[in-house]
Amino acid sequence: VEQVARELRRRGFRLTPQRLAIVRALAMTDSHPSAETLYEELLPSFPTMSLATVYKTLNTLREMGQVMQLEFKEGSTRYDGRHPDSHAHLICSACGRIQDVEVDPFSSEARGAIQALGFQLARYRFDLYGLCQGCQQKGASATMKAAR
Amino acid sequence: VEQVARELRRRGFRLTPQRLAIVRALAMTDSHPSAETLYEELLPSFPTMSLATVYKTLNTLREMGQVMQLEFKEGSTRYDGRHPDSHAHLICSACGRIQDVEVDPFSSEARGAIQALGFQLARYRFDLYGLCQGCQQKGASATMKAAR
DNA sequence: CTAGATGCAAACTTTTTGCCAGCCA
DNA sequence: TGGCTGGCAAAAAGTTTGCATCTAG
Repeated sequence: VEQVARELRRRGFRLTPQRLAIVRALAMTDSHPSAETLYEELLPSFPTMSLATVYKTLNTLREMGQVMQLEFKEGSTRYDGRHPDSHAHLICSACGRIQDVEVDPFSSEARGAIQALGFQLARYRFDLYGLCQGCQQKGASATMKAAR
Repeated sequence: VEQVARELRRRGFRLTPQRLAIVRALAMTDSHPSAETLYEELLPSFPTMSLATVYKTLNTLREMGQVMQLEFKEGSTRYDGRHPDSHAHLICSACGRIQDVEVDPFSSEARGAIQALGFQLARYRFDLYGLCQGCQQKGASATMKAAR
């Protein structure tokens, strides 16, 4: 949070209460919230907060490289304020949870293929869809119940 | 095209001229078109074609697993009718071109990490952003011109 | 024939923009 | 004080839906 605040100042942006609240909220969660979710979360403490402000702030932070933006078609765009660099995501198709994968995902074949095509890689987005451990168990018991 | 047509019939869908045209257009291009692009492409040959029909057909094909849908926030959703299975994409940030990468992108570490978390992988989306070979060259000459 | 598809327009969702008042530096 | 910001409402962009008409099978 400190670091983002400093960076905002350094770039000539004002450190308003709203911006600070959004930065804090992003830093406190692992849950990759959407703009709407953030807005609802902040509304109790900032009754005058508007969705437009959330969007504007998120866009500012993204341009600063402080958050990573993840677009989905199901539901809306989600934001990751803790890992602004490229990394892989595990996305549960049942509960919508997004977990981060910390290891380098690239196979050496893939790196080779990219290089062979002369492509200059800047960043990537790697989303893995499937079932998280919890939903597999829930699904299994649901199936069993249905079978009776 | 044949195969998709058969599959449509088998599932009890009608093989309308509009559907056929969309399937053909998708099969003929490597360029991952958007719904809008497809619509404009087909309009000359099907003056009555409507955007809604394109969307409906694309959704049908997606549900059949015959096209892969790629959502982006810049511009719109794009469709891949030639490689309906998961694979990596090289996306040029300058010209917007999307190339397919055919090799398996996963590192063994990544597979290990996913397994360790108990995640059951169904499909993935791997988008690599950067500059394609052509745009790197254009960029280089543009820079040189600017330097003079 | 007739269930299912098309085409039009209107609805919907998500995100962005214009504008003025207000506040931070 | 003076320009950046926040908040509101309205616009924009992309996609979906309702419904009357039409058509493939």
